[in-house]
Amino acid sequence: MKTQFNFNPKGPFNLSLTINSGQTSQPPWKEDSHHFQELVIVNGAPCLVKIGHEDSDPENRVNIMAESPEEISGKAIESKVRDIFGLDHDLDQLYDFLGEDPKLKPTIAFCQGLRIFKAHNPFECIISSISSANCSILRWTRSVNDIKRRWGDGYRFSSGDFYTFPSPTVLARAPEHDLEEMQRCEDNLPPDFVFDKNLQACGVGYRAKYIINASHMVQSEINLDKLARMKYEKAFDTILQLPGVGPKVADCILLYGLGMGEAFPVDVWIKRIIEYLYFPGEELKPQEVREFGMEHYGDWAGYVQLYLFHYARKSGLLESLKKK
DNA sequence: TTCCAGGTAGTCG
DNA sequence: CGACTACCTGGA
Repeated sequence: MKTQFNFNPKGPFNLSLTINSGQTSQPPWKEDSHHFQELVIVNGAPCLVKIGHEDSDPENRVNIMAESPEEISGKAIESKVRDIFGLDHDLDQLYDFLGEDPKLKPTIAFCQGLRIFKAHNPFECIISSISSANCSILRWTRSVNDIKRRWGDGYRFSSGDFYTFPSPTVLARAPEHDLEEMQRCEDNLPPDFVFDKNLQACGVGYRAKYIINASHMVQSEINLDKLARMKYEKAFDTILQLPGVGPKVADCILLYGLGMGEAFPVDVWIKRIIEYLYFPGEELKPQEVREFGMEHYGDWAGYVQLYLFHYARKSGLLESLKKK
């Protein structure tokens, strides 16, 4: 099945900025000639989605070309795409909110059309976010793509091979490192066999055991369907139980995996930016920064975090806030 | 070569 | 509790 259609986002949308802004929900989609593509699961069916958006288009249309071995309605595809790119978020309303705070107002011009880039599903976001902790964005991207290639379901399209993110069941069984993979193998392997189908071979380092244990836990004590129905505070406390999940990673999961816009993930940069803007000369604890963000920004906290970081990056503020 | 990157878990006072 | 440190990895 192949289909093609257009629709409109609510307010401005910058597709490439949203995809390449380093949000740790899912790696950037594959780019080719102003379009981006990725394999998406729609109503349980694999679907290659190719998305395009011209900034110069006066009608502000999002263009979709989709391809699947199964029949999928355009409506269902649109709905999934709207969810992943936050296309129903009212950015004009966000800009009104940002405009009211002199500290936030400058972010608007730097981040026009930047939106929350959600994960395909909560589990992918949990593993993605755990993998991102204390890790460069470059290495993180490589790791997540390696995990997908090794354990995800692969599908071949004319534009290349694409992979789903593996299920908890599959990842829970993945070997932690070379040694474990070796021990599980038959011993009639060729002498030059390379052991690389294990988590540490994906570059996740010590996070490998977190990934395995978290995958076990979401199949037993932590129910992701229930999690999605919880209020923010309860959901936060619940996922803190997962190994490798502290306050920052928990907020990323709630924001990028479950769409809880009130989450305010505090990393070292956001901490420095908030201190610089609102508490010059003072030093706050990460927890205090988180409380400040949630109190002041309410339901827009997640977007404020996103906008502040990119504003700081583009304006050169980030560079000046580096630790000496 | 040495240092450090978009934190967390473990240990100690 | 609050402060302190080790931790995989790989690019600069």
